[in-house]
Amino acid sequence: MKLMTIKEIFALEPDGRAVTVKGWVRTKRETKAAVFLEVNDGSRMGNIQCVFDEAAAAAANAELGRAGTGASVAVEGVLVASPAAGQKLEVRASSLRVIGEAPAETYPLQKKAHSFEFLREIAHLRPRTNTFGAVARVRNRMAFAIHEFYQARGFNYVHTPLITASDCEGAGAMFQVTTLDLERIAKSGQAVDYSKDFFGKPSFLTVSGQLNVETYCAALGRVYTFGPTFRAENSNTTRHLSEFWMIEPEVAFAELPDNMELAEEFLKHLVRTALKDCAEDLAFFDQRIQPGLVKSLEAVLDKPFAHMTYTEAVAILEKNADKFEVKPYWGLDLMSEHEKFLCEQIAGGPLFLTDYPKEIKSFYMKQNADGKTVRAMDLLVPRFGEIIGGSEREERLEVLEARIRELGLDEKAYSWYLDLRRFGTTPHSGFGLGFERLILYVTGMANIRDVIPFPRAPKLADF
RNA sequence: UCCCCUGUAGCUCAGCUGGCAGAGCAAGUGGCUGUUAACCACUGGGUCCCUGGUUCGAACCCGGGCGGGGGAGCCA
Repeated sequence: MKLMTIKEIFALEPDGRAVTVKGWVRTKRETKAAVFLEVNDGSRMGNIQCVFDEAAAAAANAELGRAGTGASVAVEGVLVASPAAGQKLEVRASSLRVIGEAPAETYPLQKKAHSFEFLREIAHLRPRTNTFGAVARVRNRMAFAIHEFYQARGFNYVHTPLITASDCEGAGAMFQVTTLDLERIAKSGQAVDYSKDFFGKPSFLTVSGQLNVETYCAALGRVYTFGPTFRAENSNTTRHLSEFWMIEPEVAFAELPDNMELAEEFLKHLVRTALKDCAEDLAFFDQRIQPGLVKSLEAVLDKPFAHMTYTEAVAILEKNADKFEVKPYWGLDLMSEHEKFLCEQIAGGPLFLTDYPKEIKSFYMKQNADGKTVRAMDLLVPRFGEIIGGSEREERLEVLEARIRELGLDEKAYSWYLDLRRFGTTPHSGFGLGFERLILYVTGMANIRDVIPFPRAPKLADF
C-alpha cells in the first residue's frame, strides 16, 4: 500500500518531503492568516495538523468550506516541523480534496465531548471518536497478545463449536437455535417435534468451550480457545453481555497452583503489552477516563498476586461484617461487595480466591479431601471483581460420576466427557478470562457495552 | 428479574410553590498575526418522550405506556 498512515508519517523526520494525508476531519480552526485542519485516520490516537497559509487557504477556499468535522479528505503538502507547541510535525498543505462531506446539520458527531449514552445510540459512528478509536486499538492489540502468549508457550488454538446440542455445559441460560417455523407451531397448538428440527434435537449457542476443549487437552496437552460465547441471562449490568468473547486455556497434568501461575503470567503479559504498545491510548484513558490508570496497571506488574482460600476470606469478612449489606458466613456465594472489599481493602490488588464450597461451584471441579471444598480459583481485581474463573478438573471417574448423580444431572449426556476419565485420565486445569472484562480493566472504561463494537444485551441487538 | 434515578434546542443540562421556553457547547455569519477544548461579537434553532386526567392555566401535579442510566442478582 502506497498511502502512508498518520502513524507512519509521525515516524518520519520533518524534512520537507511531499506527503499525502487521507482521513477524516476532526476539527478545523480558522484565522485570518491560516486555516488549521486536523485529520485523523484511526492509525493512532493523535491527529495530524494540516496548515493552509493565506495563499493555500484562498486556493482551497471552496473545499475548505466543505471540510467540516467528519468529512473525509485528501490533503497534499510537505512534512515540516511545527513552529508552534502541541505537535512536533505538521503538514504544510498545498491542496485539499473533500472526498465525502459530513454536513454539520445532520452529522451527529460534533467537535465536542459526547456522553457514552449518546454514543451508544450511534454505535456505527462512535468508532470515529477518540475514546472508541482507542478502545478498538487496545482491543485489537490484546486479541493478538493473547495468541502471542499461548503460541509462545506451545499451546494449540482449538476451535470449539458455537452450536451445541448438549444442554450440559452448565454455565447459564442458553439461546436456542432452531430452523423450525415457530409461528406455525404456535398457531397449530401442537407440541414441538424436535426430530424435525435442523439437528434432530434441541440445540443451543454455547455458553463455554471448556468441556469441548478438554477433549483436545487430553490429546495435545496445552490448548486454548478464544471465541464468542453466549448467555441468555437477563443481566442488565455494566459487567455482562449476552454475546461476549472468552479465552479458555486448558492444561494437561496441571494442578491448581500451575493454573494460577499461568493465569497470573497471562494477565501480566497482557497488561505489560498494553503499557508498552498502547501507550498513547492508555495515556488518553488515564487523562480522560480513569485517572491513575497507568500507575495502577504498572503496580500490577510489580508484585506477585495475593492468594487466599475461601475459608480464610470468609473469616476476614466475618470480622468486618458490619461493613456489608449481606452478612458473610461460610457457605455463602460471595457478593460483589465482599469480593471488592477483599481485593481493594485487604489485598490492594489482584487476588486469587481458592477452594470454594463445592455447593456453589460447578460439578466438574476437583473435590478436596475435606469433602466440602473444590479446587476452584477466582481472580478478583479492583474496580469490578471477578475477571477469571477456573479450577482443577475432577479427573477421577468414580468421583465425577458420583457428583453428577448427586446433582441429578443426566449421566448419559456426559458420557463423552466421562470417557476422558475412563481412558488415560490425567490431572488437568484451566480457566476462563472474559475478554471484554479484560478490556475494561486495561482501559479503565466503566461499561462493558463500550468495549465491544456492537454490544448484545437484553433488548439490545441494534446495528 | 428486583430496586433507584432520568427523559426540555444537534449535544450536556437549568427551569422555584402550576403563570409567555433558558444557558453552555455545537452550527451559521463577521472579526482576529500560528491556532490546537482557539478566541471575540452577532444570528438562527423547540412535538418540553407519548397518552389520558386534574386545573382558568401543565415542561412542572396524577394514572398508563415507551426510552435511557445506575445498583443488585446470575457470571466471564
